[in-house]
Parts: sequence; C-alpha cells; structure tokens
Amino acid sequence: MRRKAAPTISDVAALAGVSRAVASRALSASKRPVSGDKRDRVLAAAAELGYRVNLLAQSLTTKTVNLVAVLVNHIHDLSDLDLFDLLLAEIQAGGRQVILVRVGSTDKVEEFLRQGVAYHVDAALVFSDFADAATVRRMFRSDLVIMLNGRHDHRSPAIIPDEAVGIGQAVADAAAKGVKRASLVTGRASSLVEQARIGLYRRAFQFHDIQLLRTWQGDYSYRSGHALAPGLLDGGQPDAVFCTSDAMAMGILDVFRTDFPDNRPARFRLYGFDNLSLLDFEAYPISSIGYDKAAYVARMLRLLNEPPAGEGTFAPELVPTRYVPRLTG
Amino acid sequence: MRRKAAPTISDVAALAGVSRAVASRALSASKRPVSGDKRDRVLAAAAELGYRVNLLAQSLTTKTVNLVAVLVNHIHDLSDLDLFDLLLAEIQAGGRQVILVRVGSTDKVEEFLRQGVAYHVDAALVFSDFADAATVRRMFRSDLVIMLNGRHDHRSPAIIPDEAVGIGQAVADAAAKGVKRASLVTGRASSLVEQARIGLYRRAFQFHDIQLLRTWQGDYSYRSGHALAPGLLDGGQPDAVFCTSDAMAMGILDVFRTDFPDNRPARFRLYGFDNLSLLDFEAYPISSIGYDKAAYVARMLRLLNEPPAGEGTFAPELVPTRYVPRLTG
DNA sequence: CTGTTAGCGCCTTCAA
DNA sequence: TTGAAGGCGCTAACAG
Repeated sequence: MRRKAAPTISDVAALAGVSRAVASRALSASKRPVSGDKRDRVLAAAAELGYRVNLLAQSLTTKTVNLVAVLVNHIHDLSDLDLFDLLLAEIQAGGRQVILVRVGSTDKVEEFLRQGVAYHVDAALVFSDFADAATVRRMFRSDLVIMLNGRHDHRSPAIIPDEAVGIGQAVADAAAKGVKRASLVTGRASSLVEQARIGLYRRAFQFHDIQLLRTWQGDYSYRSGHALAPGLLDGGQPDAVFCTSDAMAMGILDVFRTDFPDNRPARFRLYGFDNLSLLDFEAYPISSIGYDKAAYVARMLRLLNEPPAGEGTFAPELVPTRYVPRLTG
Repeated sequence: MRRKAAPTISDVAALAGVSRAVASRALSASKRPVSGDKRDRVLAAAAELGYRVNLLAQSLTTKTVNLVAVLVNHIHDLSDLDLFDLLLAEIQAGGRQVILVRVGSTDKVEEFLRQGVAYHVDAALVFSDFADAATVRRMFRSDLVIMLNGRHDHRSPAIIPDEAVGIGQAVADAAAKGVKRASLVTGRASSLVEQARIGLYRRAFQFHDIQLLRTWQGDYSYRSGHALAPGLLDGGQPDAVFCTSDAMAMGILDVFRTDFPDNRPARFRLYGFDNLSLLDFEAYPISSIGYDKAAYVARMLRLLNEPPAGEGTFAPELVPTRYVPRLTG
C-alpha cells in the first residue's frame, strides 16, 4: 500500500535549482525575502511535483503544530452540536485542525497519562468533566488549556456559563405563573458544575417562596429522565419540574405528554436546561435555559488566537445565560 | 504563557547516565536489547522529569503518526452519533487519535488543497460527500483512504451500506399492508449515494406494483421535511411516504402527527431512513431502515489495523441494511 | 537577496 | 548490550 515517497522540499529546491532555504522562503505564507524569479521557479517546481509541506516536520522547528485538542466525554455530551459545529468551523478557519479526544471516564485519563505519549498541541479545549486543568496540562504538552467544564484552577483560563441569570429568570417565570411547589431533577452530583447549578436553583426557589418537594437524581440522559418519570408525582404533586438537562426533560415529557398538538404535560410545568436545538421542533416544546453560543465560541477563539502572555493567574470568564420560554413553561 | 521547555529524551538519558539510544530503547513499547539495570534507571529518570515522548518528532523517523483523519460535511451529518462515538472509541483503543475535519462544501476542499499543507496521517475516513477518493489522497499524504460516501474509485477501499435489502424489506412491508400509492422524499440528488437509493426505491415500488405519485426534493434536514410537508397531499393522497432520511421524516411527522399517544400520521404510513437512535423515543416512532453499526465500524477498523498491502484495486465492501418496523410503518 | 549551517526530538543503523 | 553517528523534513540564524 506504499505509494512512492512524497516529495520533500529538497526535491523542490533541486528541481528549481535553488537552495532549500530559498525554497522554504518562497513556499512560506508570510512574506520572506526571495527574488521574484526564483519564487516563480520554486512555485512551479512545487506544483509539478505535487509538493505539500509536512506540517509535522515543520512543527519541529517552528514549535507550533496548528493542532488543537478538544476533550469530550462522549460525543453525545456535546450537549449542543450546533455549538460544536461552529467551534470546529472557526478553528479550521484559523488554519488549525482539531484532534477530538473522547475521554469517557477517569480511567481513560489515567490510561492516557500512563501511556506516556503526548501530542504537543498548541492548545486544548476541555469539555469533558473527567479531567481537571492540571491533568490536561500533563496530558498535552500545552501551555494553553482552556477549561470549559468548571474544573479549572488559577493557572489555566476558563470560560463558564453564568447560570445564575438564566436560572433566576426561569424560576421567576414559574413563580409569576403561580408555581408554589417544585421538584428538581439533577445529573451527576459529583460534578462541580452540577453542584453549583443545584445551589442556584435552591436559592432561586427560596427567593420566590417556592417549596422544593424533592430532588431526583438522574445522569443528564433521556433514559434517566424517562426512567424516573413514573415516580415523579409520588409524595406530593409539584406545580413545576425543573431539570438540569434538556435530555432528562425530554424523557419526562415523553411519559407525561398528553394531547396533540399541545404536547405538554398536563399536571405540571416543565423546565429544561441547555436549550438544545431539538427543542425548536414541535415534539419537544420545552422551556429551557441557554446561552449565546456564538459569544461562547468567540471567547474560546479569542483565547486561542491571542493567548495570554506570561504565567498569569486566571479568573474564569462568564458567558451570560437566559431563559427561553416555550410551551411547557 | 511559556512553560519551561518539555524534557526531551536527551534529558532523560543524561539523568540516567546512559546514551540517548539506550534511553530510546528502554522507553520503547516493544522489546529491545537493554540491560535491566539501565532500563530501570531510564524509567526512573523519565518519571522524575515527567518525560513524555513527542509523537510528532517520533513520526519523523518512524513514518507513522498514529493519527487518523475523519472527514465530515457538518457535525450534524454524522447521521448517527452512536456510530461516530463507537468509531472514535475503537480508534482510540488502538492507540490512535482522530483529527476531525469538517469540510462543509466543495470550496473548502479546494481551499484545503490550495493551502498546500498536508497532515501526513496514517489513514483518512471519508464520510463527507464533498470529496472524492483522488482528492482525499491528495489532501492527506496517506495511502489509506477509506471511502464511506460512495465516491470511491478502485484505488481506495470503500465500505457502503447495501441498501437494497433494507429498502426492499420496507417497501415489501408497505405492500403487505395494502399500500398502492406512495410518495418519495429525497435529499440532494447530486449525491451518487442518493441517486442509487432513489433507484432502489423505484425498482421496489415497481416490483410491488406500487404507484409512485410524486418525488419531493429535500436536503435530508428536519427543516426541509417540515417545509415540504404541507403540500404533501396535493394532487393525490399517498398511502405511504418514504423519506431518504429520518430527519425529513421527523419534520413531516411533526406536521401530520395526530393523537397522543399514537403519534403517527393518520393519513399515510411513514418510512424513514437511517434508524436514528432518536426514533426509539416515543415522540418519533418512525419505521426506518438501518444497518449494523458495530459491523460497520468493525469493517473500518479491520482496514485500519490490517491495511491491504500493495497497490491493489478495491471493490467496495457491503454492509447489510435491514428494515426496522415501528408505529408509523 | 542567497546559500550554508545547525539544529528541532527521535530512532535506527552500525560498529564496538 | 551499548554508544556514536546519521538522518527524517523543515526552518532560523548567520554570513555573504
């Protein structure tokens, strides 16, 4: 399966009758001193040979690979594909490529570490909550680890949604509609982000004099919401059910949905979290909490393109969230 | 933002008091001649320094990067995330990482080519239908381009679903239930895969004496199905509507769904294509056509792990499809 | 503007 | 079993 060896810059230089250095300069994207004559000859030679620079070899001297690692738990955890699609497009627009690393579990992280290999990427974006900042800095020989999972420390920049606003708005909406008793459906309580989120709901309930009937433990998935739904009304009927993920809310909705075309539960108001684009379909008209994806991605790109200098300490940047009303709210 | 330079194998060798060659051998995964004594010292030194081999530098000599490129149109086009998640996990299990390349349009491919760079990946998996085999072979300096989009030639291996079986079963199911008149909702007709698929439906209709009332042109998306749905019954009422993607069928279902909990259109039977995992939710109980994802991924991995030798010519491998009945069929 | 030189980090001869 | 040397493909630094 071996093709004839790819032409190197030496081949190009030889064919053009110049030194390798001149060929390198002529081929460079940035302006470098080369006479017009030789530049033309080099370019012609490169075209004739079908030459393409080997980025890996290049990176050995330039110390930059144009590679960004993106760490996720599972693909499904890209809670919003729109967000990820945008991110990928923007990174590629900047001439970089993405190494998508699926972590899946803390074990995987340790295995990764044990293997002792490291892609020396320019930066790492961490969505997965199975890795903390220090670990990722070790996994990749990168100075620029951007934490998006809440497990940041002061040594790496972080961007996190400011959930207080959106949660406050959602609970206020419920209160305004007369909700007095609520239940809360949560994800893995081990996650710091989730703990903070739960805290915000509790405070908002308190502020609006809403009684928290009960907290249910799911795992963010549709399946978990669906599974716990049948018991949801046991021991007190809530006026509203708040879920810390849209997927769980969808699972609950599928158990409680009543008449078409209303599609909402009759017994309680339902609030999700994430504002999945799926919710714009008629089948899941769930009121939710989301943030400005474009702004979120823009923040990440600013960090990638203008990496903070020095060994600074970092405070997390906040991206505002907002309540998005739909039929179930 | 610069951390102290990462330790190299020279640092390890120096600390262990051996030559770089010995350090290299000691650190190698495969068995190489090193005395137990020195091996221990090298390993200890590596651990002390937090040494991790630079895969990119390694690849310069070994000619293998352990990097696989995966080309997709948009993320949404990963018509099945389950498939992609499995693929990613399996590739990583083999010690490789994935560069996810979002192509988006034919323009992007040309831009990629124009830039003149090339990641010398070990292999490329092509889901995107914006690139043909020859182009991808040029994009990446790879001998192993696995085509999954139907745009293969004889020089690269290909795996494609054998859609004849699934489509045959679906149409037979409809015929058995008395369907006499059908409409067909398609995606981009420019795609070879789509043309073949349409041809299979036509032949199956003919075989079962089903009249094809009309063909509607969508673009695989929910939005397109939703948009064309209102006109679907104009000029003749079909007994069944076949869609070449589940997303379009979902869009149509949301326009025509009637009573809960039946959730299906009253006026016609509805058949999708892809067997998205979303269809297992109650909200979209669409009969569909799918294939064995695990088998599909297994085929890809066999090609990755045991790359065919020599300059052989390749005939596409077929993965069987099957009809998956649900409420709407 | 140009060519030479000296590496980047690693591995693989090769001779000892 | 070991170490020295050479080279993978490329570019920065340096003279000219």
